[in-house]
Amino acid sequence: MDTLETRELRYFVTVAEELHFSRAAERLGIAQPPLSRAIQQLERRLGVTLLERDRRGVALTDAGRVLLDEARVLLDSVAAVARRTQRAASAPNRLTLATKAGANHDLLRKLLDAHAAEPDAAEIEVVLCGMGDQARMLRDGRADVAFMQRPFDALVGFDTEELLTEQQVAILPAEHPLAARTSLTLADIADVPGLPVARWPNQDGTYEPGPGPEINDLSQLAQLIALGHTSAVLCASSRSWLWSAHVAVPLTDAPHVTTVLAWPAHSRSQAVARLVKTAVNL
Amino acid sequence: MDTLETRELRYFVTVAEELHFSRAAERLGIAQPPLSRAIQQLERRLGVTLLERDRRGVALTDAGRVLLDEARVLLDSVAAVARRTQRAASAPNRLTLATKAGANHDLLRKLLDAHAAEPDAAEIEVVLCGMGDQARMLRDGRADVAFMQRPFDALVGFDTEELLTEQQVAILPAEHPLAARTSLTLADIADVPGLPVARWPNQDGTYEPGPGPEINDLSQLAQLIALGHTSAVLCASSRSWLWSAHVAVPLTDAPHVTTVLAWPAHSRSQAVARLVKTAVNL
DNA sequence: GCTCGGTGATACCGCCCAGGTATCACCGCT
DNA sequence: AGCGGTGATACCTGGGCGGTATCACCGAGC
Repeated sequence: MDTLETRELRYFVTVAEELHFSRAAERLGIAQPPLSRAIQQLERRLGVTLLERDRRGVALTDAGRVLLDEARVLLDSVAAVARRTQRAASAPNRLTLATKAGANHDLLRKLLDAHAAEPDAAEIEVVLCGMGDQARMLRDGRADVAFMQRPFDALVGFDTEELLTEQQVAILPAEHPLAARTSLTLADIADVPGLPVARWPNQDGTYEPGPGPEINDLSQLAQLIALGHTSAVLCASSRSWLWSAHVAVPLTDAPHVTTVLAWPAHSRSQAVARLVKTAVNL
Repeated sequence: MDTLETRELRYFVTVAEELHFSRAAERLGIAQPPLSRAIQQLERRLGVTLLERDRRGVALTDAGRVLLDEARVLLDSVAAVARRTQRAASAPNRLTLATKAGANHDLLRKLLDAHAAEPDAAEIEVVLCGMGDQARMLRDGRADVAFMQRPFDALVGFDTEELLTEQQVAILPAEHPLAARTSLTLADIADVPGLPVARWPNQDGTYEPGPGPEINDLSQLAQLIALGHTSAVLCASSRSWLWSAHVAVPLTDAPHVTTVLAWPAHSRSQAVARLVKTAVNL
């Protein structure tokens, strides 16, 4: 058995996602017959049935589900390899750091200052991204390192270095009665009439059902809190961007949040290693 | 830029390893001109110079070094994906667990017993491997889970669950004077005349220079210790395979060793998840 | 029941590109 | 100058990828 080609994997992933050869072929920009043949060849090569075709549709076998999961991250990795190689050539001494917009501003500032002070430090480009996008950016090579937060972000597959552990705080409208308290518990802010907790999207962009407003980024959140429409639970360093209409109250029973510096496993980049070293010594 | 094909990456890795087109072509079983062309095409596609060809040889550029590192693990991943898919099809409910021969025998026994007691538990095949082979076996898909040890094994790129933290002990010949002590320090056993500490191979199979014998596995080590020729530092659970000619003495200042259950990051295997759950509840 | 629409599989064809052979250009050594 | 050895180039061939046309099959309809 010689090795799989990425073209075959791309074809398979598309078919497995659509569960429909013709639609998959259209998405891939090829005709349906070559696609059927490519999948057959892939199955023959692996010696494994990946798709169960019966009347009325296509279904994944167990092995097919395994391959779908694995092939997706593999294709991400292929794209990542290409991008990292290109970046290594075009900007030999530059790193891209991804972080959630608004999070850990002070820490980031300290890290950048400390790193800039190092001799022949890499130039660092900061990319602000939405919730949970850092993992994707690391995986597909658009970023070299990222700020991520335990236990919120999935750190699996990355190498990490802990930077800072902090309490969480409730961000409340300044005029709300609860804002006068010096500390709160999660129970205190759950189900407060007229102040539902805001809901963040899941990985796939959907929202859990609930009373609170659906939000995408911190600016939306900030405004909704300032308007007195919602509250939120965030890590203590969020204080650095609070409005005067906001109040942050410590939560005694919320899990602590650890901010980590994360980078792709197996990275051998000198520049990443130097940045991590700087971060450790902060 | 469309995506890289694994064929191109295999070609590039071979050339980068040989730094010689003709030899690389021979290893790949193709002729030299198509190989030159393939590499040129890869460079054109990436828009990056990967190899510096001048008279008397080929050298990697910085970008080429990046691609070599990345492509190697990527090709491993491709092979892993194929193998895991095949295993998912041929043995739907079987897991392969890799562990260092001789290490953590009792813990393994407990895990296997507990797991066998679960309803519809996966069948578990235990593969014993040499030092540090577990990482490779997880990466290339020959194993689904592995016992690994911090801080010795590189856990980067894997998801892990801590199982057991234990002290390290010095394993000494029973007749040696130091064997009578109730505890030792690392300094005590370093540079003992006539009893040099055994040397394990590095990842690449080479050995650090030093006075002690070069060893590959625990049976070699056991015999050499029993003969009074060497000593070793191992985790406390190694006591389960000691000979009567061995004595284990606790080391007060050696770092503790944590045995973890490790599996490939992003694994979504139900069977792995169930085994991990069992392990956590041990 | 018949057609009709829609599925994936098959048959067949054309063309591109991977791979092979022969050769070149260039160099360091005798 | 000649030789051996490098990678690059030129050119040809063939297999495989992708295209069109069509089939086999099935469910849903007046």
